[in-house]
Amino acid sequence: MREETPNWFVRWEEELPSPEELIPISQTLITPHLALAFQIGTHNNHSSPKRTASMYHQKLQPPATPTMMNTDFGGDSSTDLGSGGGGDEPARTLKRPRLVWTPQLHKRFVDAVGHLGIKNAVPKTIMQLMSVEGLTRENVASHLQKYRLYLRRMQGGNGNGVSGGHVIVSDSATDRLFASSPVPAHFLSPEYLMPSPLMNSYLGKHVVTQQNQVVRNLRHEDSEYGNGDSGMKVLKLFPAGN
DNA sequence: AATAGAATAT
DNA sequence: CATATTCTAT
Repeated sequence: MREETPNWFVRWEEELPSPEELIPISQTLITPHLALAFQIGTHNNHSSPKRTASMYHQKLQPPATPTMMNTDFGGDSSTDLGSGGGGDEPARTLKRPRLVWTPQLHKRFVDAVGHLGIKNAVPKTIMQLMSVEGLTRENVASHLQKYRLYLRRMQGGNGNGVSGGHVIVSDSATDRLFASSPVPAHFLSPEYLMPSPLMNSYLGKHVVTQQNQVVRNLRHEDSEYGNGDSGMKVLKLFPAGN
């Protein structure tokens, strides 16, 4: 008997995003100072050319609205950190931009949950299993919450207006991301164990979007970009080890 | 304006 | 850790 190949591992590898998926992403790291000073690419105003339904595309945010700067810099709890008077050093008080759960990331999440089982499927463990740098427990927790809700909705809350029908509704616009996650098969798995942490893949490309959106395969075919400024800036979460 | 998605607070 | 609430982006 030869070493049985862990099917789950094979599948794991299969779901790894191809390099091409990750390459197109331009990673632009903006300095805290600039961000705080300029509010990050403010004047990126161009009519968003709606790409026909090809793939979900991230759109750029309209102009920088002076309103709702909550999640922005400045609204954080950090008091002046080492700011000595006039010279304000943003320091490492950089706030973490909104995380976008790309299908791949979500897939990994679902798999992690599936392999861990409902028992160990806690945010911390999931996060650790995913091994996605930059991903915080909070991110996972939040996503997990929605994921559970989604599951519940699919299981018992089938009352989707249509009575007597079976369900599995392919929801309209309720969930496009979660639509890809049909409930993990191993949800009742008692306890799975990872033989080896071989999953040190390069997956870790989470795109962030706050005022600047990132597109994976966006090609500037349209001449709509009259400005020399692309306007799109990508913020990458700090690669700090978990 | 409404909803979904993610962050933050409890 | 789970749930609720808030906030933002679409």
